[in-house]
Amino acid sequence: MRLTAKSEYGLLAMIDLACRAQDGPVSAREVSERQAVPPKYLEQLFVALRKAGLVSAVRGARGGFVLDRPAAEITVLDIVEALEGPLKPTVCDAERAAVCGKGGACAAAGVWDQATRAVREVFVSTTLDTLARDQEVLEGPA
Amino acid sequence: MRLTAKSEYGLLAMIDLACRAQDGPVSAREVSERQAVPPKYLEQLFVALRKAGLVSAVRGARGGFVLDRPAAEITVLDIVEALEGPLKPTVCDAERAAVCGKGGACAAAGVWDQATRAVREVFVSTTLDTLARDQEVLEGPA
DNA sequence: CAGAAACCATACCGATTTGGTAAGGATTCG
DNA sequence: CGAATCCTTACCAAATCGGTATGGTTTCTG
Repeated sequence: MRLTAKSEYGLLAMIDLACRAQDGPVSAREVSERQAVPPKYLEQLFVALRKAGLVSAVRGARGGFVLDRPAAEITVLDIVEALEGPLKPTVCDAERAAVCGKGGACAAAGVWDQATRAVREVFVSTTLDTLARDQEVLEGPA
Repeated sequence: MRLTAKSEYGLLAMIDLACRAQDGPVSAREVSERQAVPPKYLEQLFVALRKAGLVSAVRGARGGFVLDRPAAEITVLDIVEALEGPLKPTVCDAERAAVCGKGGACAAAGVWDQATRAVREVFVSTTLDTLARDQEVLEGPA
């Protein structure tokens, strides 16, 4: 369970796309400038998001990316797992359990598991449309 | 918010100490062997736990470590923060907020904050005495 | 059709963190 | 005394992170 800049940048990008869902494809360069994310790095993240089925790419001039599902059906967990892999405890994993000699009888493992579940619950219950609306409110009536 | 082997080893060590609270000081070597943690690495962790005021060290032969407070008054958060530093979001931090140009008006930041709070809640509400009892039950009546 | 705009793929790279190990010093019990 | 134990510092290999570089492929537009 680790959260890095990938998740941060990826979530910012997805919110950006959700806020402009009606404007047709949004290019990586545009997102990069608005969200202050290095452009080539962002491209890599979009590749991962596309492979996870969260966005569709439109190639060629005037191309860009579009959400592949309604924003209400995309959760933060979808985005985080697309970029960082499955959300699971980074400690007391299978390899560790093999050497600690307790055969699964480990009180510590339960704590890590609970913590992971708690994060997962937050991520699953937060959808992109909520965040997009929040962001629009935060930016104010301009 | 990152969890590494330090937290895992440290929690195992603290549970070990709690289970043997009545046996006087427990040496790092004993803990190392029981919990399958590299001995010299464990020594470093005990130093951090001591500096955080969680354990007391008894030097010299027959020395070792003892919990500095009742197990019921030591939370998992105490242990994790002693070893890994303050538990806070690793993304969208102050440095980032300075460049993203939103002046704090960022919907993404709220998600990371919620996730961190959720983990903190689990860690704060889990005390060492509970884990020690859990562990003794798991190990069975032998 | 030419070229620009955009996505796609792969490789590389410096800095930092992680998970230790090594070597020796200081303290206390027996 | 000498052994056990904690204490301190330094060092190190491997992995990860965040990002750059280079070039290719596709497609719109003039």
